[in-house]
Amino acid sequence: MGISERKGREKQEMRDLILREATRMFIEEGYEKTSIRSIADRIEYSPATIYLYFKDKDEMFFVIHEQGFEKFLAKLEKTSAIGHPYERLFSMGHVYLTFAFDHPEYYDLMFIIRAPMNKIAKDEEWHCGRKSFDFFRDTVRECIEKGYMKPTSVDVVAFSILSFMHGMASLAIRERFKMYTEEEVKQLMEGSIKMMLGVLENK
Amino acid sequence: MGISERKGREKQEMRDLILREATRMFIEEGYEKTSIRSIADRIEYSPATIYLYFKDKDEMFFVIHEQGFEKFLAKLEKTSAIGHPYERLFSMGHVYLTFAFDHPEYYDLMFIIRAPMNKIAKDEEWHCGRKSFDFFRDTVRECIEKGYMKPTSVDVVAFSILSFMHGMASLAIRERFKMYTEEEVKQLMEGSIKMMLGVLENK
DNA sequence: TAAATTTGCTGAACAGTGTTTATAAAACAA
DNA sequence: TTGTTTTATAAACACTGTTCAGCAAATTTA
Repeated sequence: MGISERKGREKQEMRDLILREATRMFIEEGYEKTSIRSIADRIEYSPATIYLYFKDKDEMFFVIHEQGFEKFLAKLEKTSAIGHPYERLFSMGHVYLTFAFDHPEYYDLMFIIRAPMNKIAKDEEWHCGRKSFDFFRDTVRECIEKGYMKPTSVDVVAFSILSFMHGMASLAIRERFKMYTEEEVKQLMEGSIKMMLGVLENK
Repeated sequence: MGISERKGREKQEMRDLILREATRMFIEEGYEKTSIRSIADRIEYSPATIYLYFKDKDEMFFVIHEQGFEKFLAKLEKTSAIGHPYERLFSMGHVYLTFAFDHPEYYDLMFIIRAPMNKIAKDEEWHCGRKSFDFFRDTVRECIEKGYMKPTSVDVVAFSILSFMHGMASLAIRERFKMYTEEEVKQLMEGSIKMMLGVLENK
């Protein structure tokens, strides 16, 4: 009988509807500011209905968190067209910061917000996050192996660059660069990336 | 008449009492998790009373924010005993990370939490924050001037190091290093600092 | 087809949040 | 003592995430 199949399909469609509207609101207004009630209003259902499709707000967080890394990975993988690993690394830095400033609320969700990260640790959710990091790490390895960087620990370099990039992005997003003007921050970021990749390069 | 003076004193004492208890709770439980009602409970006054001494929760945020930088600046300034600027810089990095991991909730308040930063931009509050940054920036300048670093823009180097340090601290505090174990993160942080200050050094 | 059961949904409630306001009481001034 | 100012609070407002009893429609069973 096809009824249970149609029911399953309808269930999936409803979940998608909730998720689509929730994601839109999360991106526009941020995770904290988006309430279950406001999502319910938008899809014209009662708040309680949402709890028939998601255990709680955390579950929605994890789905959107992963979707963010999906989008990010897609952008990041475009740099694989660049043959020269050091140029690719530079391009990846550009992709990273562009993503952060084009979708600050997504970035917030993915890298800043406090959330129970146990699931992610267990590898249950975060496939694209891990893939993104591995892709980045592989480029770092290639840079070292081909002699574009001094022979250093791959993980130390990857860890350092990620920290550096996230530091700039998150301090900017959370407005902790108030000792500089916006224009200065922009130029300092460009200068910093050039300097960092400059000193790491094996010339 | 000394009555108005005593009243002023009592007002200040009450403000201090609220602030003392609030700070303790903020440090222990975090800013978001500490409610006005729970502070009121602890000092055995009604929640409304707190609003006679503070405009809103934001005002308490700013005071505690500045107090955090006061504590931080005090620790940072101890490194002024170190004559060699590059060694001092290294020591400042150590002070920074120690502060972040010893007082993660304070660090959260000072560097991560989303808050209206307009006051800080206007220099009304954030004296110790600015002083901390200037102190750090001066050491970077000294390193460059005395030839311990390659002749680079002081601000680019200061901006880069701050971003790098904050990146490590905040990713660790918000548990975004789940691709590594805790022990690995510890060693990677040490290795990263050594590598970073190594490549920046003018040898 | 009629009755029984399952499914999908919601209004109302619970326990919590920051904040405001009317009111009462205490302290001070005349 | 009366009038004024200061101080404190209970109660309410408008929110938040979440749960649950109950209703109505869809589906299955008799």
